[in-house]
Amino acid sequence: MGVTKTENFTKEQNAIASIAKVLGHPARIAILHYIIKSQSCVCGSIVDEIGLAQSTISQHLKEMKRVGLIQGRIEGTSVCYCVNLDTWNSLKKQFNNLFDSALGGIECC
Amino acid sequence: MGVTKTENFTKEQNAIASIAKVLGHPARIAILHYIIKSQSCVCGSIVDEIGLAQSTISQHLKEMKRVGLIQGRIEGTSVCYCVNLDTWNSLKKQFNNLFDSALGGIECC
DNA sequence: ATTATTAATCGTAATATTGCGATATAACGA
DNA sequence: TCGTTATATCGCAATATTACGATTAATAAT
Repeated sequence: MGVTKTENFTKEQNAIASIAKVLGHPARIAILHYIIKSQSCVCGSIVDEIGLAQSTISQHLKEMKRVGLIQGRIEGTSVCYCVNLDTWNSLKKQFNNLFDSALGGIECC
Repeated sequence: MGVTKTENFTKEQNAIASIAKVLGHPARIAILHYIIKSQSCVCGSIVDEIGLAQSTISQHLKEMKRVGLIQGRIEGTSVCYCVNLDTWNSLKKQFNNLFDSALGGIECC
């Protein structure tokens, strides 16, 4: 009834799904694009860049921090966000494992 | 409120997010794993493999068909599902673009 | 000290998702 | 034809997500 049955699936399946879920919102993709593009840490302008309320952006950032996609560091009154390269690389590996597992498969339909 | 503001984002951002969203549920990852593992098209046993009701599995399959991750073909009374390699490859490319865009970036936090 | 700036958190409303049972549909076999 | 099997769809309840405004917290500037 509306609750995902986590216990039915493997740890790996839950892990990749939980990261994919976080990537599954255009605002978060846009935030990532922006953070990556503006390589410096001047990231207080995300709210201006993306047309959403400050509290909404803050929530999205929190989610992405929670799964380790990004990290933040306080700098005076503002906070600098950037991609967490460790998570990022392991993520890339995980997704490619998934993608490559299908190749060589028969497309039978 | 509670409505994703699709119009704030680029077509590309919405596209990758919408696929990631579909991947963002462990049941769907498990279904994909199973379809890939059992390369043949004998895919009617997904319900047995994964501990969810038949109607629930059917919905998940529908979602994955909607975004083109898989395709199904009727075979007598049963339906054969398999990965859509075209979508699959373009997906791999899209994700790798995202992942690679961050590499070479400064981890400044 | 007071005020401004920045970001996080809280409370809440609107909407979406997940999952199930029941029912419908469709093809096969006896 | 009638029953069986396999899948899809409908309707609903429980829960999760998204977004916002208001408030709080913390630092910086005056």
